[in-house]
Amino acid sequence: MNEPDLKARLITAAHTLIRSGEGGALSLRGVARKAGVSEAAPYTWFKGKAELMAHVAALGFEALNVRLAASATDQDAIDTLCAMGQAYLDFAEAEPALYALMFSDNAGLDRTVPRYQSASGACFDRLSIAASQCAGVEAESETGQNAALAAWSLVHGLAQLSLERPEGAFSRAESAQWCMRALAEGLSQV
Amino acid sequence: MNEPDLKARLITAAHTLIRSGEGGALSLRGVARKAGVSEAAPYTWFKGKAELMAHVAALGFEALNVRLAASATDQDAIDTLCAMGQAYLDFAEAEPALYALMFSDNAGLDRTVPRYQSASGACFDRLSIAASQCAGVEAESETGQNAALAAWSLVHGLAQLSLERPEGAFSRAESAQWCMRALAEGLSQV
DNA sequence: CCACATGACTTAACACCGTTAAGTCACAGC
DNA sequence: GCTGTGACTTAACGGTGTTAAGTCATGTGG
Repeated sequence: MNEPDLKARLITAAHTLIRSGEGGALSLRGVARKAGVSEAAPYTWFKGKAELMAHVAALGFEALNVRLAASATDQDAIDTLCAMGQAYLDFAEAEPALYALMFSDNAGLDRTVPRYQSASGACFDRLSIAASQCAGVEAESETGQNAALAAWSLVHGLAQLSLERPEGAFSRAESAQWCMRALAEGLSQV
Repeated sequence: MNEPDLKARLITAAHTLIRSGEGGALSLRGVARKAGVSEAAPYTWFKGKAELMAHVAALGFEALNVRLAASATDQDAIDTLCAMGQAYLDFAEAEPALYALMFSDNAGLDRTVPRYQSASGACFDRLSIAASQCAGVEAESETGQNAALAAWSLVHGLAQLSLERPEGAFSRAESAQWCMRALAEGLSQV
């Protein structure tokens, strides 16, 4: 069973497993079973579970990046930032388990994997640009970095809270839009 | 070993274990060992691990509530909200493992435990009041709820990001203050 | 052409984990 | 005094991540 590249096959197996949801955290053994190899086979290609997870998380960031890119139209800067935030929240709602993995607490994810770093960095840069334009500064400036941090934090916090309270303690779409607009207006008046 | 109340002893054992950090997630068996009872003893007092964890998380929210209360001085509404956010971030930095448990993804925490609900609700209410005063509205109004959501999300996102990137990709204190001020100004001009 | 080394993968095991069933045992109530 | 209840222990089940040892094909040097 030395087909095309077990490493890639394991990553996609883990990806499809986590996207199919079904609750519980995915296990390395389960991924190996799904890929049709023995339990120890993944250790040929990954240092451990954390490294595989980082690759899956990178896949998630790459998908998120696509959504963010698609949401950026040539509107007003504030509208653009709001649309981007909405795309972010849509992604978190569409793939809750994958999103949770992408931002899972320090254990369980090897953040030193290059693919993870570049994929997550690309997403942050995209938000950074939109937030900086709201504040009317360069993305590289200190104000731009702070604006990016604020936008990222707000949208990440909204996603986290909406996932934790799934029954919708707040009506997600409108409230989230309201929050992002409030921040965007605040940024545009610094 | 039927000392004073094994239930309370298990909760405090788990609390001290998680506060002592040492990385890995705490195990029910470890808590039982720390409390000096057998591995199955906790099941006399809790439905399972998730219920114990909810009690520990409640302990965390109660501590957070104390910090938030201490930070609320009779300053300007914007300054008050910023001070509260800072207190929130200080807590997350002081007890990262406990904070991570309090907001751990849906698995592993039984959020229906009354003590958890009341403790976390008290914290949210406190932030809600401060945020509403920034926006100049009643806390019960829809705008007040949205303002509270925005403030909570921003500060929660900041905490999450600062825990994920411990080496400090951003200088926490000043950047966080900048972000909260931007939002507070935005809220005060809705 | 064949011995051999390498590396991918399997098998088996270790030490954990959460949870449950069965058993023990002190103590309250009749 | 007997009985029953409830707190706790012991032992087990199935699961996990990880590692050591073994197998086996493949490609390479002699």
